[in-house]
Amino acid sequence: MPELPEVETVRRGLAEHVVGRRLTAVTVTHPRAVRRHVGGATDLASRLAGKTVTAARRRGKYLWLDVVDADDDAALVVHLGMSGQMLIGGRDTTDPVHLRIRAGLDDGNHLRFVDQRTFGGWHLDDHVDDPFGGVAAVPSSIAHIAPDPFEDVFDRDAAIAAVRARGTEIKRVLLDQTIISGIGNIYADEALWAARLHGARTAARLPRKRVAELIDAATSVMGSALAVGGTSFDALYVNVNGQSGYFDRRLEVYGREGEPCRRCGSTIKRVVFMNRSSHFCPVCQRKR
DNA sequence: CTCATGCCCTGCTGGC
DNA sequence: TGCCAGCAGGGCATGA
Repeated sequence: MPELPEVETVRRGLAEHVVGRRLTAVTVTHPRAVRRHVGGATDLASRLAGKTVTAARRRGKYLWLDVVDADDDAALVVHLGMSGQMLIGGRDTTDPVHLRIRAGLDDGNHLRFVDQRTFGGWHLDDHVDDPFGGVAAVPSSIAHIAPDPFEDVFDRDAAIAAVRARGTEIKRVLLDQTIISGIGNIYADEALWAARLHGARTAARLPRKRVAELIDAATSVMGSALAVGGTSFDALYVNVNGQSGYFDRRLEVYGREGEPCRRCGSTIKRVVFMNRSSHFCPVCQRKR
């Protein structure tokens, strides 16, 4: 559920409420939330305690906080997975049912990682130079993730070429975070509709112009979603204050099976692809 | 190397 | 009423 616009909404909240703060005690309440941290829960908690957050950064769907102290400079990598939330709240507020990690802040608040489906998590990592040429260093574990369309280092021509180098279906390529990052199932369907492309078209056989239109459509739809705080279907995706976004009201195909296409009136179809749903207009988006 | 598939996980919904 | 299948799906391991 959280794709680039939702993750960026959370990042902005962290930039406002967490950057500049020092972390106090850290408690891990579910081991699965730290499964990607090599040293385990105890090591994560002890290394984080006392560190100051100096930046909140993002690439695609990955977030990270630069965390430093006198003798350690690390990245706290956060992935929201399907249902992860980063919530800021007072120390007196009660812990939600699906609390996985809680970090104290030196302003008296708590930063809570809440995640019903436990696909998300936190891990500490070293920085490496950005292999894609960005000014800021990136956590080594996400060095394989390609820049997203909102980054300065995003190279539109290179992205078009990378997409067209793939011999598989275009939707699969859109979801591949090593080609263009940030796009998930919802915005992939929305971008394909906007560009009038069927997701099963072979990427390598698409004209350069069509791929350019598709990438621009993905960028545009994610930008519009970001402007209204992202997409929410239920209470699972929220910003750091627990509030939902409003983009679900503007979705053209995702979740609209059986409803009319707003462009041509045909009935929106849903098919299963890659073990997830694909929504499309069978008239506007033809396979051939 | 590329490409395709299945699994991880919890809570809700709908059918019988 | 109760039970179970299906669904939500990002990322990664694994196999072809």
